[in-house]
Amino acid sequence: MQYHLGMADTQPLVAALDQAGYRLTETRRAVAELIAEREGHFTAADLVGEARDRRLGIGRATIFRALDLFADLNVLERLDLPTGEHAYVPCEPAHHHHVVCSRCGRTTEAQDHGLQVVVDDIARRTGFAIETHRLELYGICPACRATPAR
Amino acid sequence: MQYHLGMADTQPLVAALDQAGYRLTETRRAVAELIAEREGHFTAADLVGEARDRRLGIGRATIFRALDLFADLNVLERLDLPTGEHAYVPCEPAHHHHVVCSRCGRTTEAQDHGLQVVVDDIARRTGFAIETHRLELYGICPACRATPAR
DNA sequence: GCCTGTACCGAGACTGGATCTCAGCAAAAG
DNA sequence: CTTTTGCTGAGATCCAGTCTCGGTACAGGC
Ligand SMILES: [Zn+2]
Ligand SMILES: [Zn+2]
Ligand SMILES: [Zn+2]
Ligand SMILES: [Zn+2]
Repeated sequence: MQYHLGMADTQPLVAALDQAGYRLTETRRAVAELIAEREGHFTAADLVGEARDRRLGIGRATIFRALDLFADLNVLERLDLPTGEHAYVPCEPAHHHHVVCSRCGRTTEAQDHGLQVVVDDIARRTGFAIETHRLELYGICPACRATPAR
Repeated sequence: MQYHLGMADTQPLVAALDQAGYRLTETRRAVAELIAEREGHFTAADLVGEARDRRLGIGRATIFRALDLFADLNVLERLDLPTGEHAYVPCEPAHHHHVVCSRCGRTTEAQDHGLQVVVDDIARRTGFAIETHRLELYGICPACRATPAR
């Protein structure tokens, strides 16, 4: 089967599969392509629709399976948007947080320098033994700030 | 219609309705009761089940409508648990964050003293104009830490 | 290059959360 | 009390995500 796709950078995604010992199938490469082509965050439905439009013949369940897999490998992260939507963003495997543009949906990764102090402070005040945390930031990206609002 | 419910503190919930000019119906008072009785976070399905068990005759959609309403009024917050579940927690209207016990589900509110510095730092590094943020902390609460793990 | 075991795949049924519709009802105002 | 209209219950509907299962093709061994 041939998918005739473009040349967006699927390398990190495909490499993660390979490294973890998963099979590098045509279908997974195609999903990696669809992901790599995206600007900003996207939903599972977005990919399903895109695959259908291009007549790629990729099954619904397969796309969900691939998304789960990439998320498990930490090269894709699932965001819970304030709207309730579940969106995905490709990203680095290391711990980090996302800054999401509320106008165009593009995201950037951010290190949390200094956050540990805040977390420790909250742990002390509440008595909880904090195990993990999630920080999500919403705002307007540089590109959107430059345009005079849609 | 009479609901024969207990005496948990529904005051903040009901007051918020009143203050915002919504009707104080028996049904909404009943949902407020169900919410106020809860320990820790709960799902919409929890309330629907509870209402059905008690033969309160409250419709499914009505519970969802009430939850949305309370959330809009900022006296209830919707959490996106790491498991993907959508849970709710009653809370103060002011800006704050939640510390969630990953064993029993109880939550505590936390102020984010010092977080602003981190947010400003990220804004400077990324060039985003940050508008809002969400911080969720997961760990083990004092009560659960005291018990030798179930 | 060919064989083989098994991970993977597509189609479509299925589940369960959440929303919509609409006729009837009841809260609040006068 | 009467009127207005926001609110409600029942059930249809929608849709994201999962499951099943027969068939496929990847990767490793020869
Ligand atoms: Zn933008
Ligand atoms: Zn962090
Ligand atoms: Zn606990
Ligand atoms: Zn904050």
